[in-house]
Amino acid sequence: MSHVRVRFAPSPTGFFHIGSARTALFNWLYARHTGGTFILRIEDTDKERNSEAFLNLIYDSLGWLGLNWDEGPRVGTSGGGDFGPYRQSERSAIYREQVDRLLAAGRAYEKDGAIWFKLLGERYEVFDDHRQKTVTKVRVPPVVIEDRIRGRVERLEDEDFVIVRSDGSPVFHLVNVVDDIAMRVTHIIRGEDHLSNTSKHVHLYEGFGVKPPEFAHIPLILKQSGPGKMSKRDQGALIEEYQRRGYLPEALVNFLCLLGWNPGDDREKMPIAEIIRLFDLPGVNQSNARFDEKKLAHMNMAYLLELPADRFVAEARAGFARQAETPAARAALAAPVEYFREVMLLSQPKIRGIEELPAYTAYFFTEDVAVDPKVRDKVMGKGDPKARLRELLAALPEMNFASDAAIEEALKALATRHGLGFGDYQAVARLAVSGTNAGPSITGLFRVLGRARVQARLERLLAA
RNA sequence: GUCCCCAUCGUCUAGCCUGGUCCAGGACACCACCCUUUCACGGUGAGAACCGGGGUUCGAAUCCCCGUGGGGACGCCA
Repeated sequence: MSHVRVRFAPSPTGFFHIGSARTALFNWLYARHTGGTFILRIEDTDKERNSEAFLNLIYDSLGWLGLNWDEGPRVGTSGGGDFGPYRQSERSAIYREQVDRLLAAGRAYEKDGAIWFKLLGERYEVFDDHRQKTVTKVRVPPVVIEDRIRGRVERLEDEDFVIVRSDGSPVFHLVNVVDDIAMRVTHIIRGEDHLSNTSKHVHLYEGFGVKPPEFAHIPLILKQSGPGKMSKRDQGALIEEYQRRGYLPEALVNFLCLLGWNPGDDREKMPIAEIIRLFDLPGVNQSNARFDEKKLAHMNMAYLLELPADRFVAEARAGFARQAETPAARAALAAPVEYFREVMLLSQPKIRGIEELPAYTAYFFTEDVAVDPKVRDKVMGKGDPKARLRELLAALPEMNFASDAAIEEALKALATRHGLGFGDYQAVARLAVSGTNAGPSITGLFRVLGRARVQARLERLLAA
């Protein structure tokens, strides 16, 4: 097969959402799988709804997800190319030229100040119930689309349609086809919502005397609950939200791949190189998929667990920085970097997401430890916790804080000396140092907090 | 309303093309138990699906038809 050229063609008219990201991802994967070219084209012909902020969001989100483009607007290390400009707002002259060609060839005409594409065939009038008006139809054979995912699809396109608005601006169908021809796009991979537009596009290709590219219409992502496809307003729909919550882009990408595609076996968590190796159009499903935030969260946790220490600490710090206005985050960021690092690494195997970190680790960075009253009542109401505290305090000066193993040994020795178990000290010590009953191992807690903090907190609880 | 697409556990899906190896496998979620020094992770197990009806066939989750359900499109939006 000749060199594959695919494109992702978003319009900067709204937030960048999960559905767009997956369309971009499938195009990117196909390009990377085939050694082809991934083009980013900005479809900003809707002057009313365009915004520079949304445009930057597209660049940011693609960049964050790691979906670098080979051709397109130049941003960071992505972009460039010989078929630009890649923003449709800068290609007006090209569209005007192509419309003139259609006009000259008799395949377009002017009506009501707009320019219409002319279908070839006998015309007749019919009343359209849905639109409540009489429309002119044309007798044409149905368009046959050999879709790489759907198979053979037939659709009748029997009305002329507008390609240039009366204000002179070109319409989506026109610019889409003109640019795909000009940019030598070989495969159009897009959402199934475009399947019904494809008949218009095929007519346009024929109008230009060009063989249409391959089409591949991917299934849609449905909202988590309730009817309909996912939209920008739905819970969990926005890419920037995951970015802000500290999700790992590789986890989101892995999850997104599995929405409508699978490697053909049971594997789910896969390195991107493996996904690229296995991804192909025939492996894409035909049915729509419902978005599941919980499964995404699980995938994210699995990636978090395996993250190398340096990267985890960096992600954690970024997460705190995003909440820098809260006292807890400010205190953590002000702490010595080595201490911050130790706290984060202690928490890494325990948390489900970066966003949990500030609350999960708050007591490491303040002496004003919040105490969970229910936990306090439960722990303090069982056995003789104050006696245990006194015994801990007595043993503390001699305790070796060098390692978790040393601390564990010391605590076990203490318990044995008093004819008790590890657990008899664990609960009350944890309450004293953290104010709660959940968290990293008590030995890790002692080691990272250090003798002085532990002593102060044990004493405080004893005095309470 | 018209046209187009789709249909396996609650959800994502394997199996379907090339019918028997499927009283349907995995994952998320839920529940139970185990592990354990709390909380997680992990482990084991349970419950949970071939939308309905016709056909074809010795045999259908797999092929065909009709229903039904879901989704999409029907703009001088993209």
